[in-house]
Amino acid sequence: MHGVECIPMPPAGLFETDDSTPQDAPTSFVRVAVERSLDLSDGLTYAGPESNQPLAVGQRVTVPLGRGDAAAHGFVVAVGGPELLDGFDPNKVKRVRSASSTRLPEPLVELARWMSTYYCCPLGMVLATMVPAAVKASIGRRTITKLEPVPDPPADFDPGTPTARAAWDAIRQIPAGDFPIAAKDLAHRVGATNAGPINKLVKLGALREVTVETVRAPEAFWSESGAALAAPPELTPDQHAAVEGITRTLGTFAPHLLRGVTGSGKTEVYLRLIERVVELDKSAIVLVPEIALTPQTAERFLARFEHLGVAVLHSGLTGATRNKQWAAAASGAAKVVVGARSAVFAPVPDLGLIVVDEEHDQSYKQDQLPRYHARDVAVVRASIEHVPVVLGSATPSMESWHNAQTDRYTLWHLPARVAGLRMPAVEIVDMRTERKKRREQHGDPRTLESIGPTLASAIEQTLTAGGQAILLLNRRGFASYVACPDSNCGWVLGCDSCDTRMVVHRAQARRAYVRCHHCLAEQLLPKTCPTCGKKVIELGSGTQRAEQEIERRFGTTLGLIEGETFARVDSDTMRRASDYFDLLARFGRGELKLLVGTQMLAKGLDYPNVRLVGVLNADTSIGVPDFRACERTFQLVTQVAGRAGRGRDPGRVIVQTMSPDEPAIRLAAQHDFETFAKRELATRHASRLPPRWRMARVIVRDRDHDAADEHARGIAQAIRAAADEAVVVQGPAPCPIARVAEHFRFAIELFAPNPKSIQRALAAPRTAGLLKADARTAIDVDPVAVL
DNA sequence: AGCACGCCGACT
DNA sequence: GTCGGCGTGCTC
Repeated sequence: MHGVECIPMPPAGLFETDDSTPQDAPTSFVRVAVERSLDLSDGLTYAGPESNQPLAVGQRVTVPLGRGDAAAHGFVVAVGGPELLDGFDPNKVKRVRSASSTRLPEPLVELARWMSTYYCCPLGMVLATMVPAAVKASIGRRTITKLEPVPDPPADFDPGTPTARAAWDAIRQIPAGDFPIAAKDLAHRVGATNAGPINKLVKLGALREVTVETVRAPEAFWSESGAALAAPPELTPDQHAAVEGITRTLGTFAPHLLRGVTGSGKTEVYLRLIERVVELDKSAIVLVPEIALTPQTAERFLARFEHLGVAVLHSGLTGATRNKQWAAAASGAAKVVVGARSAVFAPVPDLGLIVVDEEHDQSYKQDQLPRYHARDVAVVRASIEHVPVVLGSATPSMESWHNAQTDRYTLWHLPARVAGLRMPAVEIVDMRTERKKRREQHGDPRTLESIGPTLASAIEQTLTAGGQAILLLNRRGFASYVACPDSNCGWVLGCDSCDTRMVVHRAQARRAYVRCHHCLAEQLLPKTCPTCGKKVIELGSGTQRAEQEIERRFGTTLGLIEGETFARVDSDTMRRASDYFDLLARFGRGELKLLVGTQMLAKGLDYPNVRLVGVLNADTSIGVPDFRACERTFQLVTQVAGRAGRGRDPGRVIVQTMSPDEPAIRLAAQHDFETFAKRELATRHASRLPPRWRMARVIVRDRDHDAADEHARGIAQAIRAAADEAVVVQGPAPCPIARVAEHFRFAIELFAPNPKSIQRALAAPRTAGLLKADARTAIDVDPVAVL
């Protein structure tokens, strides 16, 4: 299936003015933000192009740059007259070389300005990331020639021959909006047997040629499935209240937080709101975490809105398809855009609503320049475009919850699952007593087993009864680290290039090896301790060991064979988006009875036959030295628990932990978000941490330890000099992981009760050239992780 | 970020 | 004598 989107271009030659005088001093000027790390707030001034073609704000242009006048790409950020020179020597001004057909709508240029200031990133780089690489490279773009009648043809025009006259009469009946039309299609449409009469009309000047840009690409692969158009379900009173309340704010900037327990029908609320938006002939953008952008999610939107055009943007798209989807969004052909983080920049011409699903998800934060948070960018875009923005989650981020509690956001609550679904019962299982039990049963200490007796028998019961199960273990590999068994020795295998422990991996076809999860260095697993010669032990279990254990313990009794009836799901097995989609399809068909994997499994999966969810070790994320560790643990347990009980069976959730009294785990088991949030916010507030306090970090890295330290000290000094008394500047101090890939890392942390103070403290050194994001310096405003 | 200019080692 | 290392500084 090949689709074609058309972007009509001005016909060549029609708008050329006869009295163009390129010799004269230029009168029209533009400011161009070049796609370089040039940190000028408002770009460079250029004169308009030779062709005198008018340029618009947001247009992508090619300009000469530097001594050699090398071609550089950039975006027009302002148009005007000589006042844009702003004292710059007019003799040094160069001309814009050419303009491309890609253009960002003006609100996105304004959004880029905000991002450039807020996230400390050069404006040109922000604009460059708003346009996908495939669009910039014009992958799949073709220029084709179509025809349209000339304007105001003489009333007495006579084509001469009868066939041409008949064709002309037929053409005059075609509505103007249908043009331009390709010659072949036009001949067919007027009932001509060949292109002869059409060619004659072109020769006589009654029809003229028009250049049209198209993007040819295969359809996104899942839109061919012909999603069944199920009748929309009836809304619960809570859903109804949210839809009506949010609808009332259409046309104005209004941030909403939609908190709905897993299975409460948040997506149906989004769908109803989008219906209202497209009724007003406006477009909607829906952001979802990349990993949740499965065919299951996409199909819900396609089924409801296919007739209106849905553009789906995800990492599995080829360049040409991405280009096509972008063009569909830009032309207004797609009224609904569904995509991951960068879809917040979808260039829809008439935005009506933005939805951010699973707004708490960390993947909304980009970990490269520009280090933006798509949820926060969505809120700012909504304010620029005067539209409501809906942030949805079962476990809102502390940031959004705080905003709702302080009335910055309107809170909507869906406290119950939709009709027929009950919340699953969550049992916390103390792994210390589980291991004791197992020891008593077997007489030997099988302390390394990840599945305790309670969970094991639940797996047996569930699968025997025909149900499916999901097991979560948020750690990749086979074992977390390799150590000497002698506690007096204490040796642990570390990475040569980083301050990290090597993780054991065991692939079927390979010898066991260790890998650093930070620099990806690998080596074979050593057999003995290099200091005392004892045989090493492998500690801490990852998904590979769990996979092995499942096959060993349930392979014969339950017929669980990896790859056949159960599968491991982590970033090692799911290399491409299609791997994940294929796997979910097999799980949906029931071929796979059980999935074991990392947090990939926690998001959005909705399979009614999942009657058991097991969390193998809820402690993995709690010991991390990050102030958000508890929040993440709560979210992970709640989210994965929500995969159970989506059918008639209420489902069972078993959470194994070594710390059963940990509030994050206990409250997640009780589905008690509010108590958790209240406690967590109080703790954060007392420690002057986000969300009540705002935060930014500057990370300096260098191969040389002292050079990194020195550079960081200089930056810290400049920041301290610029900071007002509300700002607390800490450091530089070595990062929790002080060395990664042979680079030493130092962090400067800024805290302030308001974002303005942080902005000022960063802006002054930035303007003075003392602080800029480069290969050795990263500026992270509102960081989501502090390792 | 590029890219050019600029001032010090191993080659024709 | 020259080719070339990447250190610093500029880009309308």
